[in-house]
Amino acid sequence: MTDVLNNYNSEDKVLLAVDCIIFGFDQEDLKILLVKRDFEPEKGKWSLIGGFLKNTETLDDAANRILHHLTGIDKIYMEQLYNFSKVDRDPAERTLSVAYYALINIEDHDKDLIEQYSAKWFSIDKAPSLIFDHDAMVNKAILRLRRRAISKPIGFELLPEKFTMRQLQKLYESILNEKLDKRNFINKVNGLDVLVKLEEKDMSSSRKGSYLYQFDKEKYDRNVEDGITFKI
Amino acid sequence: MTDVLNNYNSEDKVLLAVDCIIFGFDQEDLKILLVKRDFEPEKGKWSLIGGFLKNTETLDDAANRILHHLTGIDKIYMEQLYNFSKVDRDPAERTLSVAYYALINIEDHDKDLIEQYSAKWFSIDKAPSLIFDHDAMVNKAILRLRRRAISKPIGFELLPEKFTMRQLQKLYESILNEKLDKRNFINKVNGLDVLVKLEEKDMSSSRKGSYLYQFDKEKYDRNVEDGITFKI
DNA sequence: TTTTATTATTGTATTATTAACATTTATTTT
DNA sequence: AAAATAAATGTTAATAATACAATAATAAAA
Repeated sequence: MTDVLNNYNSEDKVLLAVDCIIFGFDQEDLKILLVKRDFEPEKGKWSLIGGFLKNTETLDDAANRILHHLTGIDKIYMEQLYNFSKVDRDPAERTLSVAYYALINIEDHDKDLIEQYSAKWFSIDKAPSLIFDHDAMVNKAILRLRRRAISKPIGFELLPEKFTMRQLQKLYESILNEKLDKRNFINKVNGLDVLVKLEEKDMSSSRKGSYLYQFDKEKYDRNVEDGITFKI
Repeated sequence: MTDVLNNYNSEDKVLLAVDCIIFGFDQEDLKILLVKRDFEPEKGKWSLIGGFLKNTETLDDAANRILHHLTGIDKIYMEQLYNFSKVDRDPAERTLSVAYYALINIEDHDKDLIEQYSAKWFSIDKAPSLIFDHDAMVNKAILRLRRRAISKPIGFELLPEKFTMRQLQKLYESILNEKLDKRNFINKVNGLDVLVKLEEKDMSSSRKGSYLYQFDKEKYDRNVEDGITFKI
């Protein structure tokens, strides 16, 4: 009984790392932002960006701090993912890691900062293998992103404010790792009733130009209240 | 930069609690197992069963240990749920909690043990309010269970090995908190092709008696390999 | 200025899935 | 023999998902 219901004295304390899988999208591929580790152990190897939880912070606070430090961006969409707790996962010292994943518009972040950190964007299928259990974290994050993106409008976090239907489709194709039918995709997205079609066109991709759209969060929130679900 | 990429010295360490939401089903209601806390703070109040992570354990190890201590059962279905990390969530000392939820056959556990712990089963809609942030943990666990139970065959963990269709339906009704149509439910379940219908009948609930079924894990695994998905 | 090349835009028919719905059967008790 | 009780069972209608191809707008090239 004393093992389970105990007073707090003499219990072990642990170091708690927060590691972040930062996703971006560059019109073609889903990418993650990795840093070259500049301290031991595993110095010089690629890893997720991370840091340690402070006693004055919640986990979300810590993740926000770490994300801000690397990207310069403030309100980044992020979600707590999973804990990784193998006893020897970090050879230097017993450390648990709380993985977070984050979605940013790849154009928004501070390029100088990521240079400072020797950070680099990698397409998820071309990323190098990472230290410790970070590969498992990335895999888990991809699966989570996949499940979320089809039922919550979080994909827009990865796009600029204005985007074309084709961009949106390419994004979902790269998240879901499958080709989608143009007409069915557009019909489905229009059916969701969360986009506003602008007058403006994007002329960069074709002679004809394609209309730009914007995500309308208020519309989405009203839909949620009315029990209308987002489902791609 | 030193805040994020650092060496390990001088980082804060924390106490890590593991708290378990243990679900059971008594033919009528979805229930959770709660313990009366016998130490300060909040002595005498109802809470989840919990314990502290040891340096020699993974989180899963700790959850298994805690679950075994209270129930006497060994291989309990469980899943890591979420971390709760408000700085003052435990007034005694900074403690993070990793919530796990677990599913057991309510008949299987050791009744003496739960008496020892002053533990008690409560229907989820009649449970007392709990210490700290444990209510939030329970709510999150219910939502997770709901999502999982419709896409993975975990509901069977809550039933005896042999069960009637009506029991299975009642279980899903209490998990999903909605009435389901008898015929549609049975058609759907039969369509999943993961149950074996036994010759035996359960005579306790009607004059006619109703056939008993068993979950066939091998069949389910083969279905998964063939890309056939479980979906209620 | 006409033609060509390129991408954007749009709708329908088919199939599959989900939802709604009521009667008959087996058995025990009266 | 009748009544009571819960179990077992199928069909139709509605909705959602999928498969599929032609036309429109425009700039560049001829």
